[in-house]
Amino acid sequence: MRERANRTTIRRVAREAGVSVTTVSNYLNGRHSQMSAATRERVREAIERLGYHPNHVARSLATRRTATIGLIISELTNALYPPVILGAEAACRQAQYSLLLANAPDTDSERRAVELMRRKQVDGLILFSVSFIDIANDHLLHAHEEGVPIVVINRAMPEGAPIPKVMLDNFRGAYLATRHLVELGHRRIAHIAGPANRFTGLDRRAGYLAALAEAGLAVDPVLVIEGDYSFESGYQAMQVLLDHRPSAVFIGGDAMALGALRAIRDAGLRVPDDLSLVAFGNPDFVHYATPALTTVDLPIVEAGKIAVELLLERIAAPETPGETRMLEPRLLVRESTAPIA
Amino acid sequence: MRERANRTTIRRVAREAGVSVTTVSNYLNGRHSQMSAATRERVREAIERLGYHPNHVARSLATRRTATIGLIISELTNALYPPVILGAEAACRQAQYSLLLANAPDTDSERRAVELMRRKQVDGLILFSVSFIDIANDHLLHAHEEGVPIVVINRAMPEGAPIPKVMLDNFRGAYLATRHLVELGHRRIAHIAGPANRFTGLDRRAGYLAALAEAGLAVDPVLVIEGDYSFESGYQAMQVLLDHRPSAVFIGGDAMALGALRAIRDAGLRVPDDLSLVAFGNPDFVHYATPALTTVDLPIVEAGKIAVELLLERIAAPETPGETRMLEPRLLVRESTAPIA
DNA sequence: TATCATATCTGTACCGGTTTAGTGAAACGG
DNA sequence: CCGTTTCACTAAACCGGTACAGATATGATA
Repeated sequence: MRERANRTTIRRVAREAGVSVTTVSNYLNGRHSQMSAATRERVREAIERLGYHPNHVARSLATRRTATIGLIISELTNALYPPVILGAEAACRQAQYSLLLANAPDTDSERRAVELMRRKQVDGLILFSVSFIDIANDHLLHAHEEGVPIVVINRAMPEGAPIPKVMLDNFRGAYLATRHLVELGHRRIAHIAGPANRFTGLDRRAGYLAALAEAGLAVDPVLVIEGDYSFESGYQAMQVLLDHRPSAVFIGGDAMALGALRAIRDAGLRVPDDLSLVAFGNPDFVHYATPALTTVDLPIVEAGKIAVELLLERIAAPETPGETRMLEPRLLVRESTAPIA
Repeated sequence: MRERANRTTIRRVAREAGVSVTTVSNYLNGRHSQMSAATRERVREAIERLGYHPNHVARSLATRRTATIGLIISELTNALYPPVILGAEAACRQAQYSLLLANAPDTDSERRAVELMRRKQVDGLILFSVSFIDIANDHLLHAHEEGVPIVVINRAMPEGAPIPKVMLDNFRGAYLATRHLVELGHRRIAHIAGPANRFTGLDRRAGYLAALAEAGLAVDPVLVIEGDYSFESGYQAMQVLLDHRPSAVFIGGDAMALGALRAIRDAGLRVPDDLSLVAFGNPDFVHYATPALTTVDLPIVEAGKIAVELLLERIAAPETPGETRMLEPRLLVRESTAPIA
């Protein structure tokens, strides 16, 4: 392979065009106003002739801006994350920013990821977190203290924390799901809940309870079973529930919903004829089930996009206080829910 | 908010420790050998006292290495990409590299992404591509010419192109799937194929044909229908196929497989009692179907990991010729295949 | 005692951009 | 006609690291 060609720098371009480096720099940064048309043209030609492309690293060192934001995801294996990346990437690209991605399955690696990205001088950080209620936040508050713009998605933070949050309204989603079942005439509505150490689990459970209360329905404790978001836990929970004869079930997670569906089918029952089902989470995941599951669709692409927008605001105006943006879920009515027989 | 503290630089640390910047730099880069224990300790203390962290941007400018690689994905919406990111991210992190991610749905945005990443001085590029047989490669060959280390995953390139490839053995996977059906005693084995403008579609079809030929089975043209990888096309293809009474179907894509499953069920038939089914692609996607589908599992996480490893080799030794690494798929036998009745 | 090698440490020119302060000439105003 | 703006452009100091070419002290050798 050939020796890598001697890099063409801004000074080379300046010499080629017979102007100063400042002039070339001005040209590159669109400060065309203070330049004669003739000079502009000479610089343009020189750049073209040399095939010059400015070095972003050098620029970043001088400007202290990298036009890069860091996205740290605490569970890259969770099905929720791809849409977040999609939304964040699109918003970044539109704003001429790049996306530095890191996976951080535990608190320790999250700390390291934050540290590394700070050294890499990212202009801001987005954290998309697993929903543990007792997640550690000290390193984020510390980085924020030192002036690093941060936005979190789906993360429990202490009341009044100065860091902007993008949250998905789990309570509201669960409420909508349960109300839908109530409106179909169901009265024995069960719930397979997420774990109690996740705010997603707690909020969805609370939404379920609120909808029942609003409808004047008493809560039968045997109709609420806690799972761990896995297919298997949904399967097992549904097996138990079937003994208590609910006519509908609201399931607080998509994998659990597919597990529940399987348990129902293994018991020789049919959806929605014998039992109505509403799932929660990634709508694609349960779309191609048979029957297609009615589900609560969380606007996750949107969450990624909005997180980037909030972050860019922060980068432009660091003093902006920490707001919380709550995103509304939608109920997608498909084939797994029907009026009570 | 407070004024951002004046940055602590390597010169500050040097002054604090009473040594030269070179010495601090040596300390930071592990050249401890040429340093007395006492000096080492003084530098350590100074760094700690000032809370100093080196600026990677400045380092990158000086060394011409960013310890960052670019991952450009041509269809972030495809279900195959998350595992690739997962594998690539893990391999990067282990090698102390960072991952810059870009989505590039079309050739134009791919060109721009390559260009941007080159300006950002990434040490190398990985492209995970959609499988079109006529995809444009000129910009990659051009970048390679200029010394940018590149590795592609799942991309059609001209014979003898100097760019290393990581490929998934679609032919072999399809062969395994079809042979599995043959071994179960099936003789009328249908195929729902991917599009003819995708090498994944062509290779899987070829693998299917090879397995039939090996078993001495004639190919009935009506048993091969081309889909477009969508759920709907799988549904429609299966409706047509049902008229021709196959006893088994190998389906060259996971969404199409779920569509086919749906069509079978809508026709009042059962899997695997009336019809055996083998899918192809993301194993999770069809795992939670009822019944769980037998499928060909492509080692996609592995592909991301190996791509990074190949790339790092290239970065270390740029003259290494362009090899092709073919990854073996696995057949996961689940519930959708049974011996012929 | 002079000479040389070794170990430890330093001064400073880079890397390739941006930006501030300033220059000279032309245009302008009274 | 002369002082002041304005215009178009430039020189050089940064940004914060790395790394090369020495400098100095110490001990070994002749």
